[in-house]
Amino acid sequence: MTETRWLDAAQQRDWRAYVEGSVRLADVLDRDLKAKHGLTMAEYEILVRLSEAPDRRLRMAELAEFASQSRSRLSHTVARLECKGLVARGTCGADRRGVNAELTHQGFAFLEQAARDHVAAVREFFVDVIDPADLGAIGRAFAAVAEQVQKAR
Amino acid sequence: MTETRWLDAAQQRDWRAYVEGSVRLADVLDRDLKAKHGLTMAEYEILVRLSEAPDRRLRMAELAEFASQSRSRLSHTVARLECKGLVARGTCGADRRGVNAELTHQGFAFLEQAARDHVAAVREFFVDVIDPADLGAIGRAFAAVAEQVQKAR
DNA sequence: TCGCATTGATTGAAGTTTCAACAAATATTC
DNA sequence: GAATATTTGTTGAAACTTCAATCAATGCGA
Repeated sequence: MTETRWLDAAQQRDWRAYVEGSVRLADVLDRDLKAKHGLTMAEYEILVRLSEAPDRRLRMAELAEFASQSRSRLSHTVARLECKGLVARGTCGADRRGVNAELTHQGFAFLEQAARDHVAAVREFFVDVIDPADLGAIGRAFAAVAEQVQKAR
Repeated sequence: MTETRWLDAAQQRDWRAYVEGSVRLADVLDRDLKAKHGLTMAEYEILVRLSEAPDRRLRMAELAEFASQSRSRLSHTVARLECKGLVARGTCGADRRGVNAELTHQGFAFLEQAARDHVAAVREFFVDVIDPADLGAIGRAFAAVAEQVQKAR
């Protein structure tokens, strides 16, 4: 058992600011999206990933990976999005275990509206209140974090 | 209705890196804490805030504010922590509507153990993979974000 | 090819969070 | 000071996520 390396004052301050800020940001963005379009961030993320995929279609496992969600969670959530008519599921030609999720026409139209409001909120509470150099630092840092998490799995 | 100001390429890259990285970070920290101590980050946060309060005690409303949680959520969560014997609730002397949540002796001892593992994980996946200057930028940026969210409520 | 492990996705139950409604105590207004 | 409004905290139900179990299809080794 090795000695605990506690955070120094500056590290602690920055870490705490991040924890609080990120929770409140997620909260306000979620609330905004839910109030205006009845979507959570997780659902929105799914629609975005699908919209960017070839043919606006992805296998469930890939979609789960892109959207940083468990497969189980994705199954439930896609079921809900399917009920709303925003996504459709179909079997995958090659591998008959696979299931494709596809953004419907209606889903795409819906997303176009939601994206406008969402980007405005992202600007209001994130991009526009952060110094551009600091934003670059955030991008760098969280890319490194994601890689490290990936590596450890 | 004003024209949508989309993000430019760099902003979009940084924002996306943040979204993905922060979700994965929260995920791995949650998993670690749950596996080793049976706590979620939200529960851990509550214990930390209590541990730092005078007499290790706070009113529910203050605790909710510090821990960035809704009062309802806090009620439920504190009920669970109370069952585990980590927190105790008592009435507030001055204002008889108020309820004090207090960290028990056992809760404090428990937190001391959990904090060691948690800080190690925070280092492994966050602090130690980020350039110190970038960490400072993150602290600055998210303090601004938190303030902006606060302002808009 | 047969058996067995692995992969892909779903399911239902248990646990957690959100939402709206509520009750009790305190503040405010007239 | 009685009536009304606000604040504090809890509650139960609905919505969502997690967890473990399951099923079907595929891959693999003998």
